[in-house]
Amino acid sequence: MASPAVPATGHPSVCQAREVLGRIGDKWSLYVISRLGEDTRRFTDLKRDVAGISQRMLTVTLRGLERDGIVSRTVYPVMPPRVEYALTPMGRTLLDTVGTLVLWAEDHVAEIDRARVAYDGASRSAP
Amino acid sequence: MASPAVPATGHPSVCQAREVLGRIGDKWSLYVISRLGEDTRRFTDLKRDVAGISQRMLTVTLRGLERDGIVSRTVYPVMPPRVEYALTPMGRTLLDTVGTLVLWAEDHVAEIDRARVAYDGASRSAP
DNA sequence: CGGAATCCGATCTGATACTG
DNA sequence: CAGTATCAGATCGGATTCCG
Repeated sequence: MASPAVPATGHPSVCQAREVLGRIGDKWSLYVISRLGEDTRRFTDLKRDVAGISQRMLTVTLRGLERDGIVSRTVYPVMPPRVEYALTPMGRTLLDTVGTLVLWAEDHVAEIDRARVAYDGASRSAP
Repeated sequence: MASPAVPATGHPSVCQAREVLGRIGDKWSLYVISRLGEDTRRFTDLKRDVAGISQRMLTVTLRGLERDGIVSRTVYPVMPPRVEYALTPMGRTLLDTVGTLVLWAEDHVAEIDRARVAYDGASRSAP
């Protein structure tokens, strides 16, 4: 399989803190968690709210978060399909921290931008 | 160039919150920031403290954090070389949140592990 | 609507070797 | 000690197509 929705780690039941950080630290996971908040959202809602995410990455991200027990997925067997996502109790314990991190990123875009320009400028003139 | 230490984004001065989240959400960045804490650390100290990081990834991670103004790098022109890393004032504003996230990951490894086993078991028996 | 499957170029990363 | 350079294998992620 080339791109499984939820890539097997190969060895069940031996995950490390590093793997967990890889999941929740992922930029899309951070956005999805922060956008879910306390509410229940549908796939298309999330796709609209998380600016720039592709359908594929939203699917992959949600599957990963679901597998890790951070997000719950509820399917209503109707046509057209209706699927609702929400944070699990464990996921809700992440909300404050993740929200803070996302806000920090948004608040520091300009400052980081200046730092990058300064760094790139210095390294171009240094040699 | 195949693997530049700090890959140019191509367009200076137009970074997005998503890029910033990509940097600070990176699992190695999270670890490095949390291990730096309030102290000044040397390259080898960090390599020892951040379990499992390769020399290359530590270099790449530190360069990225430096470029973004989150980490400062001080070189002492002696032999053997002595280089010290520390959080900048901006980086220090991240410390609490990042520390919380890393702790969360460490605290929830077991619970996430159980969730993965349950998820994988259910999807194997479902079809 | 909410996906799954596939293709495929871009990116990442570890291993290895070399250096001031 | 603290890197840089290079390469090959692994992974990521967008675009596209198809489906119930």
